[in-house]
Amino acid sequence: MLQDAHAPLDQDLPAGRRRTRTLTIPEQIANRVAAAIVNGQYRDGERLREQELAVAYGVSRGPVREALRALERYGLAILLPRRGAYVVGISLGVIAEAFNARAALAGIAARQLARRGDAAAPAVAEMQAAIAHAAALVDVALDESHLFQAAIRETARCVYRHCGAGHIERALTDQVDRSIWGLMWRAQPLDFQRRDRRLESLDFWRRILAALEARDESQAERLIRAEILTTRDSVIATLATLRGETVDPALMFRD
Amino acid sequence: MLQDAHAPLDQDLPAGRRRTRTLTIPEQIANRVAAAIVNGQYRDGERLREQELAVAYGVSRGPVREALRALERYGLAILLPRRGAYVVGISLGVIAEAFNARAALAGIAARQLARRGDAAAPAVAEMQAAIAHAAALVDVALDESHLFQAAIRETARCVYRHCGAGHIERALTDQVDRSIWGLMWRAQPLDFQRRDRRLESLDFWRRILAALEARDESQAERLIRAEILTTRDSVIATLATLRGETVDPALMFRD
DNA sequence: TGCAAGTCAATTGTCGACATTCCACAATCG
DNA sequence: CGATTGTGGAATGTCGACAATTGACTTGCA
Repeated sequence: MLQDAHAPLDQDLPAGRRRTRTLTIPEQIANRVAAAIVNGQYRDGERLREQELAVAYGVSRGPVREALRALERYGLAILLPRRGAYVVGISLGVIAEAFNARAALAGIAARQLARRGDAAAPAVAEMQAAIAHAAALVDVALDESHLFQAAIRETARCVYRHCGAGHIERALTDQVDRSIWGLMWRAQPLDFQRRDRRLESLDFWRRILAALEARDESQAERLIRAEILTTRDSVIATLATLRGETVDPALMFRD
Repeated sequence: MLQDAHAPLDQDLPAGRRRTRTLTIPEQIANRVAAAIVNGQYRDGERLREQELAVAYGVSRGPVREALRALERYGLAILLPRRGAYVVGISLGVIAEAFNARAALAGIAARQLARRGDAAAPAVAEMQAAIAHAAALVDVALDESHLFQAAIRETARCVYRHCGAGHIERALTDQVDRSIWGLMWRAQPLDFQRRDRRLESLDFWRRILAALEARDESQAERLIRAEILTTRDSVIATLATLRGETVDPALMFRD
């Protein structure tokens, strides 16, 4: 990855245009490099040089070091003392499996939530707010589509939070940054740069919400699975093109 | 933890007395602070100030930052951006459970290894070497007992490596530094500072080796469980005194 | 007297320079 | 001719200083 053109980091923008400053500089760098790895812009085993990244992102080597440590946590790089950082390539199959696993767990969570009856009320209220937030972000600029993603992610978390099964909630949300879910969420931003995909996802979630309000367990499970598997297909298709790689068709089931 | 006296780090010693330089400075600092947390020298929620640790260990804040990130990986601290690092207290119960879980898994591994017959030959050979190494280290200085521990740890790993069950081996050795096993190994050095405990452990492993050579499955399982549970009792007893804390007796079973 | 805004000290974040270590290449020796 | 050791360059490790932010304290006002 010798791409020399990078968008400026938040703090380099004029104060007026500055985005929500919740991410530290190392986190922003880690996210960008992680996205580049998932997108296949780095090859497996490729070396990540501190100075190179530092000049590319316009910071000193300190924040870059922290970012590399974060990438190691995510499982996207390995750091050898005195020998540098190296990219750990993630196959499309692993990413597809992450989506598949989440589809299964989220389906169970949605079913349980629909079954909970009155206890689902707070979940519905929170989801309405989160969906409204996402709807307001459908037409954001191309480089701010991650804000829409965050809103969708929050919508999904409402389901997990209130499904009544602590172990499922934990499996789906705990340490999201250091698990396979991180892979999934990191693969998605590219997908949400397409407006049609943002609309499609939003529509799915509105129908999921309706199914939960109607306490239709089967429909809630079916829809949330469909949303995740649709996203999987779109993400994998995009990545397959980018990376010139194919994925085992058996992983791309839709039932 | 306001302890002002610290033993010098490796690189501060004259070249002749320098220990095996396999650990980086941040790792050494992380290990010391981790031990201090497990030993109860830090209270839960206590703040870890970078500058304070830096002067205590005679380095600059850079390596300390890396050490704090490592402690976060181990689950012994949390780092809040711009707000510092805080100790995550680990109860004696959690530590005891780590020993209990390992006793169960290691017991299965030993049984399977004994059952493997000829395939166990390389394991026996490696264990003999590791035990000989440990035996040579029984009389090391107080502050080098971690070398003995490393030898014992390697002896145990021989069993896991050759037990023939990949999932057990992975559970017992994978990412040891970032899992509950890390807690266990970190709690132990204090225990191996006692010569009688070093001798006791060595004796256990010699008998375990003999049982494996004799292909006595039950004896192998019984002995490895006994070794780990004996260590558990000794470690917990030491920590309970140090920390003035008690532990649920139900966790201290011996069957 | 209670609350709010402003101020200040303390601590983390960032930077550039220097020190140390590793690796590749090359020259030498067996 | 192959293996080994010495050397040079490049990258990581470490350091001290400066900048930015936080949280607590103080001060002013209602």
